[in-house]
Amino acid sequence: MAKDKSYVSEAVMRRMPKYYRYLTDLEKSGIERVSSKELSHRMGLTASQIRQDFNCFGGFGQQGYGYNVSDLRHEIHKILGLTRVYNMIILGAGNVGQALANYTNFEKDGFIIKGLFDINPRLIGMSIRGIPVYDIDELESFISKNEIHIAVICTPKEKAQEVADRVIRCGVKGIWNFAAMDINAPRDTIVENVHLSDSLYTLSFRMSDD
Amino acid sequence: MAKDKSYVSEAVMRRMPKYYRYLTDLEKSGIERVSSKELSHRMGLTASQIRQDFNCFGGFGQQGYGYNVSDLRHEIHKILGLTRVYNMIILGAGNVGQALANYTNFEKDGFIIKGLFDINPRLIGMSIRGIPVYDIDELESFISKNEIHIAVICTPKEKAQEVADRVIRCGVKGIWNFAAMDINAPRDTIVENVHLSDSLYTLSFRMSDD
DNA sequence: TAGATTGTTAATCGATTAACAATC
DNA sequence: TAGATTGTTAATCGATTAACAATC
Repeated sequence: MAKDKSYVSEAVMRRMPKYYRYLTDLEKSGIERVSSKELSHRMGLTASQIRQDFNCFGGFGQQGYGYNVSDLRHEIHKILGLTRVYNMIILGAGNVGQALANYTNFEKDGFIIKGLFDINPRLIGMSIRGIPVYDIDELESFISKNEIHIAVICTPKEKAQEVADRVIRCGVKGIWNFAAMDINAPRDTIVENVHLSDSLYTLSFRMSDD
Repeated sequence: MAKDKSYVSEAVMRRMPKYYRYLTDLEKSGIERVSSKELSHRMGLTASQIRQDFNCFGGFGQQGYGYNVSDLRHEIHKILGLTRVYNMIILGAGNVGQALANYTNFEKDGFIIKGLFDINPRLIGMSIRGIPVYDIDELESFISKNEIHIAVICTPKEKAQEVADRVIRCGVKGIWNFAAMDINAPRDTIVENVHLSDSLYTLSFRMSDD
């Protein structure tokens, strides 16, 4: 019943994790079924939009009943690609890199941090939550020995493109970028940005909005 | 010449920080003028969109010339509300809270972290980059003594709404939310979300896209 | 002046909302 | 069966792109 994901719009795609969050909460609170109307109230969307969104991927509901929470959650789990495991490395073991390494929640979803890399001799050899910090010189050999799917860029922005180029050359196809710049990458490499300063500027913009 | 910000769409608003980033880079590299066409190539937008975006706020360019980089950057600086200072507190002094406190770049833009708050006795009394960690019990009295504009929520998601309610009651009008849930707040309180897991799920989605 | 590029209007495209037949 | 709610088509709305007169 599930359709192809190829032509899902950016807007729909960005709502999927939110659906997943709400359905996880509903399931946890023991709720078995939910209608698009009920979900629309909780999430602040329209029921129409919710049905349109789900029907990009297949008909997960049942007329007169609604959606089975657990089934729907499971479908979205699959849609998000969370049935597999992703091996990650963190480039830059500063504040942000260390915070991400310490954050254990990603592991529950199958995102495994295999190592951190830095240029700073004081950090190299350390370990964070049991995850070693390697010399950035070992980057290429490490990737060739371990199957790394995602590189998390936590370097200063001056070094971000350089390290991105290096991991792309090694065949890494996913980049989670925390540096305050846009990364250039070939079409088959997915770059997802977390621009914290952009987010803070947006907050500032809206607070000073007249 | 500058227009009202009231009816700026979400889409335009989200592009403003990106313009600010690119203009800052251009100014740093000593480039004086830029046309919408040149900027469109660099940023991967259309020239038309760029001109439309800027004209939401006023006519900052000059026919036949383009835009003066430094002037335009300064205009966007104002538009983003970065001419003032924001006092912030961080709620939750765990990984994320500490990482944000250690990150000095926000201060350059006038976002000053006045304190962290936690429930954990081991953290209370510590200081991070000179910024004290207070007992969460002191939250209300601290806010009443200091003019706090923004609360950064870095608590576990179970506590997020509770601490949000407390700071809102004290008159805080801006919330930067790092917890993996949506915060309920009155209309005059601005909530800006950084949902890291949503971002990671989106990356996963696009990597497994068929 | 001639060339370049804006600001702005009109046309297009895509996303959201509304409506309703299908059906559980 | 009657009531509820989906899946889907049609209508609307808003955002992006194209075009061009204005003008530096």
